[in-house]
Order: sequence, then structure tokens, then C-alpha cells
Amino acid sequence: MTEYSSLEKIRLQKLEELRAEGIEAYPTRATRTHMSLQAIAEFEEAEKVEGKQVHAIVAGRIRASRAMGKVSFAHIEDGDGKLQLFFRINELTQARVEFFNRMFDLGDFIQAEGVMFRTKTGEVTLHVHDFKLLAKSISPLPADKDVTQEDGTVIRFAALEGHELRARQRYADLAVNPEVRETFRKRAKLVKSLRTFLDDHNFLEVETPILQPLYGGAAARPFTTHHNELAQDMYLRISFELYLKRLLVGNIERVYEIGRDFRNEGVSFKHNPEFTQLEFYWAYADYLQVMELTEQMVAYAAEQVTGSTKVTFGEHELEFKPPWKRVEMREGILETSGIDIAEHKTAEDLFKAIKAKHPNKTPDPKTTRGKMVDFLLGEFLEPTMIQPTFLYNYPRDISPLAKSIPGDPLTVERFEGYVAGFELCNAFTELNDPLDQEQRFLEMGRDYAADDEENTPLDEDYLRAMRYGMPPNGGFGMGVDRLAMVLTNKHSIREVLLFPALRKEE
RNA sequence: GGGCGCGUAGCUCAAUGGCAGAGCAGCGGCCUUUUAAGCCGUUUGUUGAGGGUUCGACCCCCUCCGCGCUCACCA
Repeated sequence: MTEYSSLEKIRLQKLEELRAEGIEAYPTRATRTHMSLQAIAEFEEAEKVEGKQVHAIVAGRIRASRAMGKVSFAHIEDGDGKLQLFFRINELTQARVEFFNRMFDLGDFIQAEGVMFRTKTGEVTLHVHDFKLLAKSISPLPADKDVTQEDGTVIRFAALEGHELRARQRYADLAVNPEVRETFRKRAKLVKSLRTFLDDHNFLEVETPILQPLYGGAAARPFTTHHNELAQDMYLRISFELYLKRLLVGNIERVYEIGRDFRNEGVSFKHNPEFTQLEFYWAYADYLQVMELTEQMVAYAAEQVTGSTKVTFGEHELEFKPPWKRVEMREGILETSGIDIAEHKTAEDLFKAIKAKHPNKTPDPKTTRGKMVDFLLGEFLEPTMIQPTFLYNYPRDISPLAKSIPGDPLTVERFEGYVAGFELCNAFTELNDPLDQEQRFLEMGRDYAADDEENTPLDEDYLRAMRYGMPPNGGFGMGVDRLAMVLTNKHSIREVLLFPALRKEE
């Protein structure tokens, strides 16, 4: 049973009064001829011609109102912007102006018809000749008006604040904060620009299963569910990789998918349990070609979304114009930590070297060499990669799906793109040798067993596909939400997700 | 999961052991070009929940709930 606040009770009272007067508070249809900005633009054009009038019917949500006895002003907001309405008893009668003042509240949807004019203070305004209620708002939207502190010195803008409430009631957040609507328009532009770019480069967009009998392509815990009729457990995908690469076997040479991945892991400013991923696979290309395509694609997206390849992110000015900086993993770690990983070919050696150089910053001594390299990367190198940077040549044992560098058994042809100190994308020359792949899967299974973690299942069907023959190819994956964060200057993934994962209410 | 912090009116926030407040919103009144409208008057509280200490608790203690930051985890 809904508990109404005192303010809501007053509005419900008004609703009853309207119905008693035979006025429909939620009429079925609206008749709009002009968007707010369109009406203003047309008027400004017509002003140049003597005696020309602009007649308009507008519709929107009431965001402010000022009653002054025999005249009233209000601002409505529609999908375009804001427009001021002017009500006067001369055109409307005293009773109608009072009706407006008494029965209409902030947040109500209204339709107003009239003639455009310019007020004494110069604002282009609709002089209302007729109006009707389109939808009554029962719950007041969070206050959005400015507030004056004593002394008149401190002016605050009280809007809907607080991350939790804004995320939980995104509808109210959007209704009250236009810049939030803008963020999600930019996000839509981003996704569209990525599609356009890949389509223009002859990649085929596909949709592969979200509900999978086995999961793979990344090291993350999955969400598990159950299919009753088939009597088997199923998983929400943690990546698209193994399905998209099956398509390479099927002679589709360039393929991509944009969609949702699900990982049953921690939540943070850059992690949400479901997130949008872009992956593409490109036959006959290697990781260096993928690198070039990546910087072109992201630069294109930045330009489409923000109008420039120069993007402000917090205190940083990021330049996405190719070519991006390239840092070789061994050199980058040597430069930032003073440790040459090439000189320490076992986990034991590497651990000793780290301990000797940085006694206060050591990884778990029982972990693998690759994870220690990853530790050095996160601890020393990552924070230095603010401008878009490709970090390349990764340890083999943390890259089970990447191809080794010829002549270097410890290193694979893999790169990650970094921006503002965090990982944006991950790519490699894909492993296409089915026997090597099987070996890697088995090794990985051992590592997991050793860590006493959940075992990653071996995907026999994927190996079967590979045995038919897979062309050499380069593959790529990117967290679209993270790119959205960077391009909209938001520092939490929740700000670029309409409905981020939250704990259940009550 | 660990650490730190927050939770007070519809909204944004005060009140550090002694009568729970302000601005905005709301309600009533005045006002025919306002836009942070103005002026006069006025309503609104399970101080997240439960327990404890105390003559007295928003304040101190305990438990729980929710949220934020951070660490850990996270190819």
C-alpha cells in the first residue's frame, strides 16, 4: 500500500477536484505543432517581417511557475529545451488564470496554444490563448531551484544529489538534470559511431548467445542459471570471444558484436556486473594492425561524440589523434620499476628481484610469473599511462588465447589500450593452432585448480571448430562503458549506466 | 570480505548531552511583463530500525539495514 506524503495528498486532492469538474487529468492524445526551440527559432525569423505572427501549440513538463495575480508565467521543458509561457486574464479570463495557478503543479505536463511574442525583458515567450492538462504529477520531483544562503554570498543549486538516489530513481534524475540526459545522448552517439566505423570497414555485426551451456573467453566467475526443459545449468556469457572466433572458422572474415557481458565479480567505479562490450575479429590481421585500427576507431568515436579528438577528463586533456604512444611491456616496467622482467624467467626469480628492489611492494609469492608481471604493471606502469597508450607484449601465462611471439616462449602478441590510468581495451594476435590451444586450456585448468578457484570448463566444441582450420587473425575487446566514461568526463561507471546494479530496496 | 565515513521535513542541509531549525517546495493572502519574481502569513518530523547508558540522546555505546569512499578481488 502506497504511503502518500503531505505534498502528494494535496495533489491527489486536486486530481479529485479536476475529476469532479469533468476534466480528464490524463487525456489520451496531445496535439503539438512545435518543439520549444523550434517555436523560438520561427519567431526570431518572423520578427524581421512586419506584422508576421507565429502560432504554436507546445507541450512539455512545467519546471517553474510564477503567479502574479492577473498574469502568470511558467517555464515548460520538452525534449528540446525550455520555453516560457505567459498567461493573462485578457485572453483567458480571470477564472482560467486562477485555474492554472490553483490546479497546475511543478512537474505536470501541459499543452499550451498561443502566439509567440517577446516580453519586456526580451525573452521569447508563448502568449497563451488556450491550454490543457496532459498528465498530472502526483509526486513532486526533487527540488531543483536555486537557494540563497545568508549574506547573499553563497548561492547553491539544490538539485537531485546523492549517487544512490540518482541511480535508483534515474527517471527523476533525468527529469531534473538536463546534463544527465546529455550524457546518455552522448553514450548513444558513441555506440552508433563504433557501429558506423566497423560497418564502414566491412565488419559484419552479429549476435551470439548470451545464454550459454559453457562460458569462456575470459577469467571471471559467471552467473549461473538453469533451463528446466533441457534439465541443464546454463551461464550468462562472460565474453563473446569463443563464439565470434567460431565464425572465423565459418569463413566470415571480419565480424563484430556489441552487447552485454555478465561477470559475477566485485562492483567498483569501473566495474558493473553487466557491462557493454565490443569485440571484433579480423582475419589475416595481426595485433599491430589491430592497434592501428583501434586508434583510428577511438579517435573517430571521440570526434563524433565530443566534436574533437581532444577530450577533457578530470584534470587531464587527452589527445586521441593517432598515432598513440606505444610502450613495450618489458621496457615500460623497466623504466617505471627498475626491474627487467626478461632477466627473471621464473616466478621465483622475479619475486626475489621485486623484493630486493621494492621491499614494501611485493606480489603474492605463490602466484605465477605472469601475475607478478601484471602486478608490476598495475603498481608502477599503469598510473603513468594517462594519454592514450598501447602497452604491448604480455606474459604468455596470463594470455591463454593469444599467440606467442616467434622465438619468445614467455611472451605473446598482445596489447592493451590505456587511458587516464585504466584499461580500456585488450587485443591480440589470436591463437589459431588447435593443439596449442588445447594445451593452453589444460594449463589454465591447472592454474585454477592450484588457486583453488572455480574451474574454467574446457570447451570441446570450440576446439572442434578450430580443428577445421581458423585463419590467422587479430581480435579485440573493449569496455564500451569505460570509453563512455572517458568521453563524457564521468568518473564512475554508474554515471554512464542508466540503471546500474544496486542492492535491492528495503 | 576488511578499513573509514554518512543516514535529520518533499528537496538541499544546520543543530557535538539541555525546547529539532533554515532556505527552497507546499498552503492562504496581495500583486497585469516575471524569470532565484517580490511582500505578508502559515503547515510539515517514528532524527534509517531496534536496544542500551543517562535526570535528559540527532549527539555516547551495541546490533541490524542502506549508501558512499577505499583496500582486496577482478585477463
